[in-house]
Amino acid sequence: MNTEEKIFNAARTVFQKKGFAGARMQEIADEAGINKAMLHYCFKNKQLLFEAVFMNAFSQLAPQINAIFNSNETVFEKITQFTHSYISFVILNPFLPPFVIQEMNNNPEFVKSFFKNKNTPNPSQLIDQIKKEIDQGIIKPIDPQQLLLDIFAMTVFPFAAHMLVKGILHINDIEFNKMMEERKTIIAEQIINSIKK
Amino acid sequence: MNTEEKIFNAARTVFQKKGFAGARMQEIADEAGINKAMLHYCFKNKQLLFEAVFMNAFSQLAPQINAIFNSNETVFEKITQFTHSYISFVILNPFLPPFVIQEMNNNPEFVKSFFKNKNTPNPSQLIDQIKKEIDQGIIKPIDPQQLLLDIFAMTVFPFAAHMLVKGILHINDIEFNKMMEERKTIIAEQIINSIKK
DNA sequence: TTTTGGTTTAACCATTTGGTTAACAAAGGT
DNA sequence: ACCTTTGTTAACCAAATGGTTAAACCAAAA
Repeated sequence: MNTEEKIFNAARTVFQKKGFAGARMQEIADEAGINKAMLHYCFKNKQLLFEAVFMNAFSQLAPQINAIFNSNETVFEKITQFTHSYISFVILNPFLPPFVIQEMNNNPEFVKSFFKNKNTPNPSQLIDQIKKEIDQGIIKPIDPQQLLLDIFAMTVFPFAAHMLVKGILHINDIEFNKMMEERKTIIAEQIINSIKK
Repeated sequence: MNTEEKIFNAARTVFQKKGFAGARMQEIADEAGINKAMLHYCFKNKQLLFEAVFMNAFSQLAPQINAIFNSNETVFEKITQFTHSYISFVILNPFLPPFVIQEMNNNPEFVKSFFKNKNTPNPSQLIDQIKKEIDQGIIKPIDPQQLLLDIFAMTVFPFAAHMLVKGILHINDIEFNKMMEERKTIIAEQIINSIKK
């Protein structure tokens, strides 16, 4: 692993744990086991290092999501695939959703340019498909955007609000992970059940 | 409005916008229109000022939630009441959910002591009620905790991930708020529909 | 072997930041 | 009037923080 990779991985760890404002360049350097000056040698400054990490985090999710959204499957099948593969992925990267959500809320300007320029999840094709299946009488008449929001909410929220959920439900990490494993199949059934005619 | 209130309101504004790490004491003082030394005179230090704001934010939500969770209504009625009144409240306080979730994720130790000592949302009674209604054949057999999580997710997520949602669905603030208004009634129907026998 | 180019580091710097101090003013009680 | 308490401020301070620099290091080219 070369120095740039070491820095990047360290930065990802620290940024995801502390957020942009809470992260310290020195801490990233220590985590990477290199001199702080190397951070600036490789990534110019904190903002650019952060953006590199953020873009990477987001770009891990986007293609995976779009691949499912834009496939040739039915809506029901897409819901099943999305929930299952998203949760599987996020169980392995639990810091990703809170990180992305937090930083998007904290940097509205950055977000705007981000969604204009970058490869982001795009559900427009899936929305059209939902409308079509509603017309065909497969799905109950609902607002496709609300359905999309429901799917994201059921899938992402437990990870985004990790600590809150554990606190309110009085469960520990092990129980939490068990719940998430079950959620892989439960959610899709639940959603499909509520919209199929 | 006395000085302490001025400081508190300013602190709430700044903390909710920037988070604990991103907030600056000077900025809070400016927002309050008073000298920075007054912050320390009234609230000792940043951590305590933050905790005052956080506790207050949380304590606005908790009683409202518990009142619904622990009433004598049916589960279906509670779901309807909760989603409606929570969304109504949060439309008026849109910074609350991201703030609470973010800071809980960033301060795990603080959260632990927090949930031990303070008046927090407690769904244990509602969970028992759900089990009972499952036994009575009113509700399909499901894990009550998962149902709870679903309700929170559908309700809280759009606000917690405000910016992300707007970005992915390509909607502006006005459309977002319209969606949330509709959600007040949609969600409960959706959830009830998926669990009623 | 020497040179050269990128790589890495210790030391340093300017600014920011949370927090303190000491003086001052206003109010209240005696 | 006089003292005490409370509220308020400008000036200050030490530590932390993002960023810079100049020198050292080192492998490969000449």
